Amino acid sequence: MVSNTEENYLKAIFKRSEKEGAPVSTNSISAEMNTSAASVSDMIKRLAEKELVSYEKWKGVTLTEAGRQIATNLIRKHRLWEVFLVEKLNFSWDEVHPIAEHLEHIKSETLIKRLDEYLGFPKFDPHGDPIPDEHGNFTFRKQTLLSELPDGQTTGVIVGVDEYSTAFLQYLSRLGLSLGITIEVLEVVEYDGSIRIKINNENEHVISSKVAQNLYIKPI
Amino acid sequence: MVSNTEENYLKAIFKRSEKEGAPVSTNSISAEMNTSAASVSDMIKRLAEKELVSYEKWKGVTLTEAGRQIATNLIRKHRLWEVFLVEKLNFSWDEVHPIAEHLEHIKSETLIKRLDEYLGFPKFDPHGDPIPDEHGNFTFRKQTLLSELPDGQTTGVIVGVDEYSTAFLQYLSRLGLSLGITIEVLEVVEYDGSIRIKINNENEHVISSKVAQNLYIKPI
DNA sequence: TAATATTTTTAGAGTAACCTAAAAATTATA
DNA sequence: TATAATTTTTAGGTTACTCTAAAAATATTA
Repeated sequence: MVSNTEENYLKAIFKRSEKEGAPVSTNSISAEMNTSAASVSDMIKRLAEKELVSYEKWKGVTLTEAGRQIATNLIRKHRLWEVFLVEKLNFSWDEVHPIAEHLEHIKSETLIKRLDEYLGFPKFDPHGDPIPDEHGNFTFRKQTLLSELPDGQTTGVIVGVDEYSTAFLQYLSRLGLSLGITIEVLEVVEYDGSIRIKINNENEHVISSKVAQNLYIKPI
Repeated sequence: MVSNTEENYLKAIFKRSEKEGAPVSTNSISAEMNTSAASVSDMIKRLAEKELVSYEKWKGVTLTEAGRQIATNLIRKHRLWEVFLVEKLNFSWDEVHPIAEHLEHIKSETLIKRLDEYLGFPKFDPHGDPIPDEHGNFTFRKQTLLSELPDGQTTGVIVGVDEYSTAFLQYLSRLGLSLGITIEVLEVVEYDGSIRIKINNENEHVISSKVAQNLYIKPI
């Protein structure tokens, strides 16, 4: 049996592995989980006992295949529930993350299979993130952070975000920014990295570099 | 904040109060919860601290209004999720109880409001149990246990069950017994209380007194 | 490379939820 | 009503998870 807490740690390790590569440091996990480094050390030992991670003292942590399976399955469930909440219960994309955070821990393989079917086997969640299949395979898609758009490239379509707080997502909505919207970069301000953009060839806006660092676009 | 465990205790106390009347004994709760009497004593103190139950040593436990509110809301959520699982995800009535046991603890008022709306404000769950409203009011319905059918009465329609195990519900299905089915009592065997019945004016069956003690019917 | 800073682990402790065994109170029975 | 049986509570202990503070190891910088 794997507890909800253990599942959350595995998910955190998976996320950090994707971002920073394995092995993942204790501090990185404690940042992701909002717990002390001491708690992480503790938990890592328990996960290593259960062979969900491999771990050498002072050298960080790597998910085993079993650990990765649990993590990706959790992400799968999280994202399927988010689709359900938006598509069926009319939630908006800025409300669903915290609820899915709980729903993802419901343990029933049949439930998630039926839910997937009921939703028509969606491949992306309401934030544009790919939904992994039962084996933990993700659909990948060309995407760049708006803040890292290569020289010469000025136009792209919003395909995802890298932050899920209500505040951030509501702010995007207020600007008229959502999945599928076209952005053209008119100017990058040297001083603070803020960016002047044209939205859907219509309105102009200035967004901060912090916003640009959390917006994924597909260049066109 | 009320933990999942505390919620489960409140639900257990509510159920036993309905059956046996308040105050509920420690042993009764421990039977309902499958925990030791010592654990119950422990928990009761914590619930009393939080003013979710009122409690005098040696004298049993009564839910406060706040405690009752949590318990009935939990039952509301449980039953709404059961409807969802059966109506939308094509589960059968014998599969949904354990899954709903987890789903009922998801804490979001909005979620349950939207779910209720999405399901068309159902008044009964797949086992025939009434779904309380947000204030904890139940729709009541005339019903008798088949084992307690009054003299003279011989015919009724199945409106509910008093056990939710997969084994019991599957057995009922196999006999052709489900909500809405008409039962006519042909004979009650004195010796062991078993009952010979006619189902929908067609097939005859003999069912044990134990089955009859867990079947609610509305006499017609 | 030696001193300093940072990271990670260990030590020790707290809380929620559980347990068994023993003591205390209540209820049933002779 | 005194004794026995049952119920309930208390005492003391375990596990999962959390923490802070201190020690140990690693990484950085002068």
